[in-house]
Amino acid sequence: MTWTDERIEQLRRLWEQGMTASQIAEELGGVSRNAVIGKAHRLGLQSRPSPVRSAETPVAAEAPAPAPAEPVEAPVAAKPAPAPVAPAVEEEEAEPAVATPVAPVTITEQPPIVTTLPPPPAPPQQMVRSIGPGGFQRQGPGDQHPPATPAPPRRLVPAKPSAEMAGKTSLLELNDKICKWPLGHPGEPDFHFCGQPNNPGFPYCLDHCSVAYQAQLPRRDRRPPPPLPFGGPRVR
DNA sequence: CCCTGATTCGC
DNA sequence: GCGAATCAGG
Repeated sequence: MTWTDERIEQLRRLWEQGMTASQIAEELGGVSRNAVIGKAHRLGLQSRPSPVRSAETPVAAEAPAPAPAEPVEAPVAAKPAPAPVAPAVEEEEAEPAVATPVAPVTITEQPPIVTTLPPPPAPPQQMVRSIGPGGFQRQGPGDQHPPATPAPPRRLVPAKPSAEMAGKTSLLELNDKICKWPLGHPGEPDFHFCGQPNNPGFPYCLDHCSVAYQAQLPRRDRRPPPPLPFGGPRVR
């Protein structure tokens, strides 16, 4: 398999989108994960957090070695430098990495009584999102469709019966026999759950199971529309 | 074990 | 230039 312009372009996009090398390799087909990584490096694509590299980050922390080829900085006689480690540590993250996780709002951090909602954690970067083989967008962390884990409610609302909740299935009424598909959004007044009899063995009713679960076809059969964003391969 | 990305090195 | 083999952390 050769690296055509199209494939290189695709590799660039997917890599910068934050897809893993394995995912990209599968997406491109005909190449291994190693091939993808090797190519990405040769292309000079920016590295992403790797488990390996974190071992040694030479950040001017170690100084005991007297560099022979260094003319400057010789004085300071008989005095072990007292921890030159202080600065230069916070640096590291200055570069907006592609896949910085956005801190989720947890209900554990509510020291005093909060009347006003804390400022929403504005997502600092573009949403990390990947594109599946069929060209669909995979579920992103911030997406609002039901399959994503609903954001925890900012505040707890008393489970008192209200006109709005009449006939609705509340969180406290959930059990193993009814559909837990959420309707509406947590924290909103009429947020409730489907409540229909569930599909045995599943947390949802038949209808919502059909939404939540989709048949996984073999990859080869899943690729009917090969995207040709630039008019296809060059013909000359 | 699985996963990840980085690096090396023969081709 | 390419990518399998290897390394090393999670």
